Amino acid sequence: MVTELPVVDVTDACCASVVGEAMDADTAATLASKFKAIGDPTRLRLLSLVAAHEGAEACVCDLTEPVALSQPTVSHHLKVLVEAGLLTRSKRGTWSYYALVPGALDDLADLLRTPLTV
Amino acid sequence: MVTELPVVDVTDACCASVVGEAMDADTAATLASKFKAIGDPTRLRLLSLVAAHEGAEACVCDLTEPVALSQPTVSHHLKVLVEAGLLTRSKRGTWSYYALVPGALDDLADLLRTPLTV
DNA sequence: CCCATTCATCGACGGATGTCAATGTATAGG
DNA sequence: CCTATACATTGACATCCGTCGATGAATGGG
Repeated sequence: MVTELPVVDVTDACCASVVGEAMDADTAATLASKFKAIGDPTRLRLLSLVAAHEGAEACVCDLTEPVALSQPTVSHHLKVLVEAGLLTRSKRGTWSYYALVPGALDDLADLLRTPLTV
Repeated sequence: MVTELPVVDVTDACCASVVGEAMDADTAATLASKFKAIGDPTRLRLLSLVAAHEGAEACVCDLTEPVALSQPTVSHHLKVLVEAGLLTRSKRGTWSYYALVPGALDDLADLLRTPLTV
């Protein structure tokens, strides 16, 4: 039931990789929580929509209609992505603007890379 | 309800990317199912264990003890990974040997990459 | 043959998850 | 002020998911 983000940051495990040394349980849990965040079709589309949106940021009202889901549901998914460290939220006026965390997806991608030189 | 692997293959969407053009629902569903497969700590460890194992393959009996789970549970997770296209299963004698699908993780990694040149 | 080993499948259980309607909160405009 | 807009939170619900014990299927050794 631990949905909280574990204390261990992915970047803490400096040389961690899925395909390198056998992964310990803590690293696996931290990593899995991030992959789980993008393991949902709606959240994947939200990431994509935010990235493709003008200014590389979008508010909830920009996203509700494209994904055809209720506003609370979209807010929920965005919260999950923020807690996973993939999106930032900045409130300006009545609007909440969401944007990609620079490098966050790239860091995840690096962990999936198979080391060519063993 | 639809847990079956969709007909659309990730590679079919030749230039698909999370951060490129806005993703359509089908592509998102296909992609998400793969990320969901690695969005579990146990499956992440299994991938890692298989990759790190001698000969880059491992049987169920090699994996049960490291992850400290029952044999049916391990078999279940391995099945999920096979259906996600991340592992192969080859039965030799009484044993089932699991190995990484070459390039599968790299393909996933590529989809997460932020295009530096917009 | 009989039995041990390896693994997959089934059925069941509890907890997690995605979704919505209803409600609460804050900001902006008249 | 009063109201409208944008968003978060809550509570509820159905479904999904991870886990296990029990069982079944296949292989190989005495």
